[in-house]
Amino acid sequence: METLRDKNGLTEEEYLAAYKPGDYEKPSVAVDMVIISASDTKEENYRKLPEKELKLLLIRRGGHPCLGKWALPGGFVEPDETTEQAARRELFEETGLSDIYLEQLYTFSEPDRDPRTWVMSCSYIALIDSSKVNVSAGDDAKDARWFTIRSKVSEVSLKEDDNHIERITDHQIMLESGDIRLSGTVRHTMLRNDCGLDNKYEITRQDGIAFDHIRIIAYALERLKNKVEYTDIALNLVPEYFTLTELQQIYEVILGRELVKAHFRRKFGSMLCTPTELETSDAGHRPSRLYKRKWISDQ
Amino acid sequence: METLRDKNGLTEEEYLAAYKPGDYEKPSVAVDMVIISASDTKEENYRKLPEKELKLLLIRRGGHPCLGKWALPGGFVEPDETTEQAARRELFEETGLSDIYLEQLYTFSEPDRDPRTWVMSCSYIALIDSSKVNVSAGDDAKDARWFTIRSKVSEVSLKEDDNHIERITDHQIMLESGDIRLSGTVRHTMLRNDCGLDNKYEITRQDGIAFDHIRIIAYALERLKNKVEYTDIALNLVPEYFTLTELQQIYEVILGRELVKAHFRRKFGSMLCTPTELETSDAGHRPSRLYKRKWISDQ
DNA sequence: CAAATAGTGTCTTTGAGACATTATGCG
DNA sequence: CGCATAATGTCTCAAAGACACTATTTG
Repeated sequence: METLRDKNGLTEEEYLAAYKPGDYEKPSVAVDMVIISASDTKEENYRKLPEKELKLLLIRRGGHPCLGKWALPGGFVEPDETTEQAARRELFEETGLSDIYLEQLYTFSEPDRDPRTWVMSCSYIALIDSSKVNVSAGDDAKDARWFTIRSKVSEVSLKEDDNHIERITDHQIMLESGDIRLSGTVRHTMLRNDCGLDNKYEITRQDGIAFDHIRIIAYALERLKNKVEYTDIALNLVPEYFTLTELQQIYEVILGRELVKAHFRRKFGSMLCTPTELETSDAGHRPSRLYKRKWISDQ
Repeated sequence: METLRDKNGLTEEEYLAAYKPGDYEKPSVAVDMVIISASDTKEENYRKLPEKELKLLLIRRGGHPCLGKWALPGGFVEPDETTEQAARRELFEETGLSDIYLEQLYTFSEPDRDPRTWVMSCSYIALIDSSKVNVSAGDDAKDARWFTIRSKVSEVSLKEDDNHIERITDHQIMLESGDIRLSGTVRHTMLRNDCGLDNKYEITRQDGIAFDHIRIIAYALERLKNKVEYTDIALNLVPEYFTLTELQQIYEVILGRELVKAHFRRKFGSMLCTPTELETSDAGHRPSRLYKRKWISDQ
């Protein structure tokens, strides 16, 4: 086999040895992480069960830009690592956690998304179960805190005929931690016709959140909502032992609607969970069986 | 409202005016596109229907590195555009097509994926229907050609117990255009346990394909296979008028298995298609009704 | 008529959803 | 006992899958 030579008569080895990177402009690439957990609400009535709510970890910015606003944990990717390795590194630095569920979400690249310079964000979604929340940061020391997520998706308009759809939805997100309240609205415009598909996510309002992070959060919640229906992703949000009611509550808070109990137990109880010999106690009502996660192999 | 000042006493405006980007290393960011289409096989028996096959557009590299190998169409992102705009721009330059289905696939960032320097690839999947294939490039002039995709997914091993799964699958891909044959194998290792999920895509063999593009192709085919089950994505691969049998064949070639005719027609015929008054003719058998696409609004 | 595909009818099985009923611990 | 939740039984309806049957064109 002869070595190929290019139009300058160079072999690949020679070409690479002589290679000088051009001086065209390059972006910085950061990873930003939407770290989500599920925990119990406080319930005053000792007999009533607590509900589940989703939590999001944010960090208060100590410098410009967006000084004082709250941002997704993240950092810049270094030359010897993949974006996923960068995400795991940052995650460990921020929370001390290493083995957790991590999934690439989307690469955001609007040229003006960072006021300083050209910065792309390769975003990740991370799920951790409530037993790990205490272990992780969330203290004031680093100005990192867990915010309760409340979100509402409302349809603004829907025009459709046989070969054309335009749907506009508003994703309203409210974040709360103690007396801190952040919020934002992301307008999703979907345009679908014979010439393709166009999805646009615009920030129409935001209060207290840094950069375009409210859009990344909205995108992550959307992804979670979709995947919870056809994967075992929700299992990442429950601790080692859990009741089927807890798992159902997590499904309900992610989906934003109630599910039928009998059906949920028949379906997910056998598909995703293994019963143990353990039960809850001191609950003020009939004890409930504890289950363990059973991962499924498809998808 | 008072303006915030950072620890150096600067307002955000002052900070940004004085901002100098650091001189740390930055990656180049390219977009690479997996452009897929579906077309008919040649059928010698005039009475028999042709089958459908998937096609992929590749470009022969005219310079180092990977001189002479075949690569996904793509290019570098410029400072004033998003990755999606870059993808649409490249797509138009390569194929002359502008309004087509485009979806961000994944950002690949292995530091050594390009032998020259640090290059991340934000990859996109593009779907075009067969009526647009002729319009687009594919001529020898630019050394761009459509390759027939043949792929096989085989399970290498599967170990599972209640809280641990390790599944290894090989994705074997063969690409063919005239007398050019390219191929490659991507090994997918999925590791799932209580400590998270780890997916690895390793190239174990490749012949004639540039960079790590065979991995991007494998990833795109996987995505297409998943999405065809729960979205209307397959409609992007049929022309304006089509028969239900054609649509079914596209589903079958993407999924790699046969579907039940009666059920397919009942389900997708009403959900995704609108019947027209037109029929095929000169087919050597009973004519078949032609349908038009009917886009659905969810997901 | 034969070949080949188009298109539908029907039966069975499975699963979703609705609703009711029984079970159990705690104060 | 009453409250509150746990857990299951049953009925209905809809969808998935299997299979057979009828319809229609061309040579």
